[in-house]
Amino acid sequence: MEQLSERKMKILQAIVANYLETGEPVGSRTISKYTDLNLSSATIRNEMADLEESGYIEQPHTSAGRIPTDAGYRVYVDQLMQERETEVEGMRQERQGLLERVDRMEVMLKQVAKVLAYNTNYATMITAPQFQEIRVKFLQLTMVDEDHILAVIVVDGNVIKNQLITVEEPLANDEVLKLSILMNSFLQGASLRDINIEMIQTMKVQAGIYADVLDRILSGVVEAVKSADERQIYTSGTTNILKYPEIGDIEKTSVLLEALEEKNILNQLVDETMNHNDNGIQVYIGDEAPVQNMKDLSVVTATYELQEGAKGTIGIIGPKRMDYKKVVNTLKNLTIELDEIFNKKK
Amino acid sequence: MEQLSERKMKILQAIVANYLETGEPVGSRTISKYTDLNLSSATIRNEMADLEESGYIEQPHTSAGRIPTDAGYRVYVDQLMQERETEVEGMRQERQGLLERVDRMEVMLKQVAKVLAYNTNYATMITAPQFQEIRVKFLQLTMVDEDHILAVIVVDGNVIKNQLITVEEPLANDEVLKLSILMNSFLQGASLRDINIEMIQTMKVQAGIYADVLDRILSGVVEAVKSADERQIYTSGTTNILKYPEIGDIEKTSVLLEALEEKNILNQLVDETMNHNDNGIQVYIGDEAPVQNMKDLSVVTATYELQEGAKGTIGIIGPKRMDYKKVVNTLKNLTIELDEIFNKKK
DNA sequence: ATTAGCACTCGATAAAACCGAGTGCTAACA
DNA sequence: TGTTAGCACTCGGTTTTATCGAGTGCTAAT
Repeated sequence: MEQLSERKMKILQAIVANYLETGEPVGSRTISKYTDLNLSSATIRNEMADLEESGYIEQPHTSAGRIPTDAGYRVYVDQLMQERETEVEGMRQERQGLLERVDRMEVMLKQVAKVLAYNTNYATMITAPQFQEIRVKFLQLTMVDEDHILAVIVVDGNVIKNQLITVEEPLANDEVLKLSILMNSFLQGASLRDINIEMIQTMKVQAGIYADVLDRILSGVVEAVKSADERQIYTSGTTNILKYPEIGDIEKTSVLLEALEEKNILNQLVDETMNHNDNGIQVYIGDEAPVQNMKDLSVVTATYELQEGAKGTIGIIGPKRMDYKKVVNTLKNLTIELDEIFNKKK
Repeated sequence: MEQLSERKMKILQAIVANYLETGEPVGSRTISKYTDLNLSSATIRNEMADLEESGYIEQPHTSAGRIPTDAGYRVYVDQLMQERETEVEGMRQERQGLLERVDRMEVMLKQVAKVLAYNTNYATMITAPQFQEIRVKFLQLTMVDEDHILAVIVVDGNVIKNQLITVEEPLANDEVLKLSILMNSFLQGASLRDINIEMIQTMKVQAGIYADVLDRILSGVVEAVKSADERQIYTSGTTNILKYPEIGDIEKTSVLLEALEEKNILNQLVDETMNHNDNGIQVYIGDEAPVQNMKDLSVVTATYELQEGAKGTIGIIGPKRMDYKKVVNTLKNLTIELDEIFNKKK
């Protein structure tokens, strides 16, 4: 798109800002008064006609004001939006309190999503921090009753998984211990890729008559690692979408809500965000998002990071006329906070 | 309410059945043709006037047909509904397939809720089976790195919880073992109520210099038991509610959906269901449900049971004109299936 | 007791009338 | 040449009016 004159920029900004506030198409007279340009509505009209021709704004119908197009939003987000730190500060306090006493990761993430949704009035999503390749740190076996071995598997990031393995007959304590030592010696530090057929063979041979027990434990381990590797997405406030009628009729909204419940759309979104290497905040406006059904929505995502290199994603999903300033700032602060929390906990 | 003549019963049944199908108020002429009573619409009208006076049906407005009142639904559910096994059978197959390869409780419950929602087109909820009073079965401690002890706690129903406890300095292996034996000897079979101040004192004395480590582990145990005791409610298909416009405007529906996301309403519901001792299926019509905001909805709940005495609840939440027959039958079958699955697994 | 007939009610839907915000264009002005 | 006042025009939204028809209650005949 061509470069816009400063005056056109100001007008565009005024249009977007006003539309974000009111949700109504904005007319030339409004702009004439709203800005400090001291131009008459007629002049504004001329400029608006130009802006429309350039594709930054459009009219819903002939006798209405203008609303921003996706391109218009884009310019606004990239160039015109100014920070507004003050207001965000207050919220930060609030959030702090709510996050204080939480210890388990899952609970905390849900909490974050919830608070975020509550504060922004949009739908939110968050994923647990994920490692590139998860490794087994540690494995422990215990006979828990006659026919069950409990396998406790600790993987990267101190994620702990349990597996209950059924055996035909009880193993003596020292047998279990032996097995445990054996498996640990092979598996410690191993990722799924490392556990190849050769390693399995060697282990089995060494396990002797307990080869099949080992086999079963092994598949328990694999499953545990996989489940630690599986991306969990928590959403909150999805019903906030109902508050924005411009998104469409019930039909559409309903489809959307179902999609959010289903989460595979969100998975795509997270994939996309993850691929974007720069760790900042990304704004997808309407069709820019790499998923279906989103043309009336915008998504803002952010990545947060753990020291150990694991990354998580936070996303906010709202109408195209969402308060980008607020959302971007909130996410910025939140990622900083999350970094702090996780690194403190570590 | 007074006893109704057989004919009135038949008419009431026809009205409810028809209304469930169409969602429209039903008029006298419809009934006259729909039933095999061979009565003219005029006669039906007279009977309907009576039924209205008795409070079983009502008119939304003067020149409309009748719709059932809550009392009318009640009579229908209690007395007029007939079984319809055949249709349900097919679904059972379908469900079987989906449930097959699932192993972890949580995943399975979510799955059940989802399938149920998909099959019925209503909102569904399910809780994990719960014990009256959870007891510790088993406790195991391991040094996982220099400053963390991993406590694995197995409680009733083979629910396994982990707690990572931070210690200032590493304990030798045999110290950990001692501590483990000590705590197990006290805690095995103990419920939260059993762990009183006296027991804690005795343990601490025996733990000697590790008294404060023990203390920390103990609070880990308490937390684990508590979290096992905490009722988890999984919902699915809540957005199905949007499909039933009679529930109200977006405003109302939105509030409702938020409430479902929040889950405390559901908690009340489960409480109520649990208190009802008979293990069958309960139908709450409109205001009968022990919760707010439900006057336009009906809830059907069922309890399923594990051998060991733990109970869980399944619920279906839909419009008052839900297909009670289908829902009740589905739930009946489902509880039977769940009993089988759990008892097989056990 | 049942039914045919009829006047009446009232929500839902469609058609018509009206309003006003906003536009584009023209002509005058600095 | 850029800006502005003025004006006719458009068109979605709202209100008003008209129309329709399903369904009722009541009466009188069977």
